[in-house]
Amino acid sequence: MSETKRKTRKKSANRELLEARIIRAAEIVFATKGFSGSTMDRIAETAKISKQNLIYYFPNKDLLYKRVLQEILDIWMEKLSMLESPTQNPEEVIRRYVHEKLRLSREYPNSSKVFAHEVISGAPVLKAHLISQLKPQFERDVAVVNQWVERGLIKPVDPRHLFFTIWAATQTYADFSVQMEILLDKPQLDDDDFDEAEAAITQMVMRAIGAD
Amino acid sequence: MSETKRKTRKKSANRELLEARIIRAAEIVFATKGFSGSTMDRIAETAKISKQNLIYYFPNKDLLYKRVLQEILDIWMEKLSMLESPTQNPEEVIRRYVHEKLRLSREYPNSSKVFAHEVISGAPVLKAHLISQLKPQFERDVAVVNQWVERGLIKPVDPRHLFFTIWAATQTYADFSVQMEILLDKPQLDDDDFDEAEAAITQMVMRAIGAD
DNA sequence: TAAAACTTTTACCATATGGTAAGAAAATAC
DNA sequence: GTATTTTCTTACCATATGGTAAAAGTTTTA
Repeated sequence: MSETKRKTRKKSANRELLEARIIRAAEIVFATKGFSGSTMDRIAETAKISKQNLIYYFPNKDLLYKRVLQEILDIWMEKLSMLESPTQNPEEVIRRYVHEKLRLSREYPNSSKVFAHEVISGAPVLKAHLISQLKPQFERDVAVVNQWVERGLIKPVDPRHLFFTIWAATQTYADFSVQMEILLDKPQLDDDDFDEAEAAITQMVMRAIGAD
Repeated sequence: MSETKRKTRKKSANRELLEARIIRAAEIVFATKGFSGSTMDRIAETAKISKQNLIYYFPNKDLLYKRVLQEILDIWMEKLSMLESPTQNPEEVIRRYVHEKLRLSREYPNSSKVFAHEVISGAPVLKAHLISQLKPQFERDVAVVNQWVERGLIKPVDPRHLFFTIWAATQTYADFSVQMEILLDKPQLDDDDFDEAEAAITQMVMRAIGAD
């Protein structure tokens, strides 16, 4: 009985492992080629399985793309709900927020790129999720920052544009890494670059909210 | 004689006009669909000519894409070489820089999106141009800001990351406009939004360089 | 060990799309 | 007014690609 369970678990674990590998592969391809430019063949090759086998796991490209986007959104929504501790010191909260956002760019650059392609293209698939998931959280976070301003904890700022700027400034280190590598004369952005970026962005934001 | 010239001029002017219309159409399609997702048929339709006629003007898709990118780069390089007046007041120069960059996002959102798609995809076509055109200017501009710091005209900042942040913060209003429209509950970003964005970004940057 | 379920491969196809070839039509030159 | 050049259309095609159908192979169940 326990043996049966173990076997069943093991098999489905294998499947999950392969699905995860496929999604990772798909993410890489979608990140560099966009949705239309990505072929099932190329994704399969990247995942080191046959195209037909890929289709066995994900019967069509749209579905695979949606799964990739959903995984991305899940990660981001989870890691970026940190403004929900409004009792904390604003400076610390924002510092951590920038830090976390930048860490996502560093650790999930492909996710960031897929997301960017999607939104730039008009978010045909993600629009609904942005409305139902991102928007409510955005509004809560805006409210939190507004309260900080009202309580005089930080200098007056427009929270909406503050968030837009932080998002843009952090994501750019994933999305536009190629441009930076060229301008900084480096084959790859390394940990030092990200640390410098964090210092620069944090400093800017801190000065903006009057916490320097 | 002058009539001949006029006719000749007029004809070639027509051609240039149509080519410009095609490029504009291509830009729209490339912006929303990326390179691979854009079809010659769709571009032709957008330009209101037949696909075969489009091919008469631009014999292949790669060529058309390169032309679009070149036009974009030309506009940007021209408008963004404003740090070359180092004698001017840093505050004013940077203020104008942010203003101009944001104006480009407002006036050429499609250009910005095509550029973004390209760079996110690894800049397969633009890489050479970035090295030969953007990099030298970037290094000059970095040097200028460094001089300001050395002369004590502004607070110490890392010019490279300052530029990355300004670029990201301004371009995001073109590239991620859909996301913002959702979050701000607006069908379209309008002039007020851009003015607010400019105020917010400028304020942040001004505070960052200690000019507030 | 035989059946059942799951996984992978082989064979194939319909459609979309970038592009060629060549002729018709229109504008321009002489 | 005819020749020539330029522009546009019609007909067509080769290839790439997402996907179907079904058989073969492998693992799990009982």
